[in-house]
Amino acid sequence: MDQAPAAVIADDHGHILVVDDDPQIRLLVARFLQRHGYQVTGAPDGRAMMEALAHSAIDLIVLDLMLPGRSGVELCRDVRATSQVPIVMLTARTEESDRITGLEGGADDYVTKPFSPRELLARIRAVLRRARAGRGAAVTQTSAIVTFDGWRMDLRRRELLSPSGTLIDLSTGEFDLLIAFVEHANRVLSREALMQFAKARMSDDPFDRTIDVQISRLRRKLEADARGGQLIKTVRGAGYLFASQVGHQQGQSA
Amino acid sequence: MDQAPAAVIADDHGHILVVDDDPQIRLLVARFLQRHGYQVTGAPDGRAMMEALAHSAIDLIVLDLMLPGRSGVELCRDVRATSQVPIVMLTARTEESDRITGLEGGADDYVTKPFSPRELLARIRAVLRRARAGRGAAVTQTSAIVTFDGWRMDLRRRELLSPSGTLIDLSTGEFDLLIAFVEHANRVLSREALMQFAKARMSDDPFDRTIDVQISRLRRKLEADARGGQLIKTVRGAGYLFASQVGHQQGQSA
DNA sequence: CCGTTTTGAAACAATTTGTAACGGACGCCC
DNA sequence: GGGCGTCCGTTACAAATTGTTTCAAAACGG
Repeated sequence: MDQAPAAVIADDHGHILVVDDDPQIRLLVARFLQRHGYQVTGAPDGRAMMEALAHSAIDLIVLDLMLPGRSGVELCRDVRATSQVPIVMLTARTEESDRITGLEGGADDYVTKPFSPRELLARIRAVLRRARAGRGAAVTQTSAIVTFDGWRMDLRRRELLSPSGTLIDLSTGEFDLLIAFVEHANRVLSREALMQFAKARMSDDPFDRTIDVQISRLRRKLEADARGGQLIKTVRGAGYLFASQVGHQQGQSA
Repeated sequence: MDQAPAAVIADDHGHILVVDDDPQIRLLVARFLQRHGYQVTGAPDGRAMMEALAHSAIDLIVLDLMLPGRSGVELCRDVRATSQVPIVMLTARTEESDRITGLEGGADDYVTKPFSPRELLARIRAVLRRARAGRGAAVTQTSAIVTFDGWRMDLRRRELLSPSGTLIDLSTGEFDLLIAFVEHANRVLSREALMQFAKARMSDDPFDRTIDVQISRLRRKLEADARGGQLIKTVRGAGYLFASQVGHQQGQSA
């Protein structure tokens, strides 16, 4: 478990991936969960985590907020961009903003270190129960093609086609912002939420206008279609709203 | 809100039922959630909660652990026995056993009192997001449509179409005011009630004229249709009345 | 390393919202 | 019926918020 991601087989309540750079935590959690019937794989960092995800069917990730390299929040977002696998975040911090950041970044729950294995188990069970209850009709993988009002987004190629079929050139930030919008269409999203979902630079400044500038740029590019500039609506004092019927399709890439 | 369960209407991120015997908590939470687009109903105890559940489509319950009569945990189990409506538990206790009891009783999450409205909102959003993801994509894309005298309002997209099909450009405040009117059609609404329903800036000044100005502006925009300017009637000394037959649809957006 | 693109901040512009003032409508009282 | 006080509709202007453009620094790619 200190080297390659290691799978320890148990009877099958599910397969949990524990991502924590502290080997003692990994061992403690693995031992406890195995005793309760879970298969457990450990990973010390994001690279090992992605490797385990690529090779195993993981039912839930226990992910530490503080990791070497890419942080837990960033990893959470990475995973969430392509998968609905449940994520329970471990955090030593008790500040509210950290907890909210984790939740808005896509985590399903969090547990504060130091934690008892019993509480972690209860949360894992609750999260898995919900995930399994909802898995009947839902696909667990995010679709590769997103459509809205005649537009077409290829998430894997990061391409946007206008209703007339024109390829629209979006920068990284603009594309991420548009992803954030289509994934939360027809909901008012605060500036803070958009910063989180679009993986933009975070700012504590209540007067920060970065998102506004980015939205202005994105609106300008969506004007390639006659009504494209009106897809993003302003809700004064609250945030922005992507007003469109969004459809998801599996792309042709395998 | 201290008597019967009272409904305060907002645009449609969902309908939240807040169950807490403390009226200040109920008011605080209701105000905050309304500002973020939720419809909120309050209930002081289990009986009122069950009544609200019987009469309204509730999307999520915020449920206090300590209640007069049946406890929050018991109520949680009662609800969970017949419904999958998401439940966020409020608890003043920090002992682990209480948190675990709540989660195992069927709650989807908990928040420790004293709590910040921001954290509660983040948890509500996360829980609703999961509940909706598990219900299939169709529900999250459904628009809430309101019709009156040939006009058509899409609450999700915040769009208004005149009887002739023209898209009428309303500001945030104007749209919220119109929502307040259609949700309370054919009833006299005081200025104070309108300020509250429309999420406008609250004023204690008995001579405040802000609502009057906003209504003047909204009337002007409704004049796009020949009889639109007469939809809002003045009841001198009492307030205003939206005179129309209002229809509600949970339609698929075209 | 260098040229190009992207991004954030600052400055300016545009829109929305709130306030003050004026005048007409309304209703009460004589 | 008329006078008078109060209430409401509207407009103009001020304040607040959001939209856009420009500039400089950072990031990216060859």
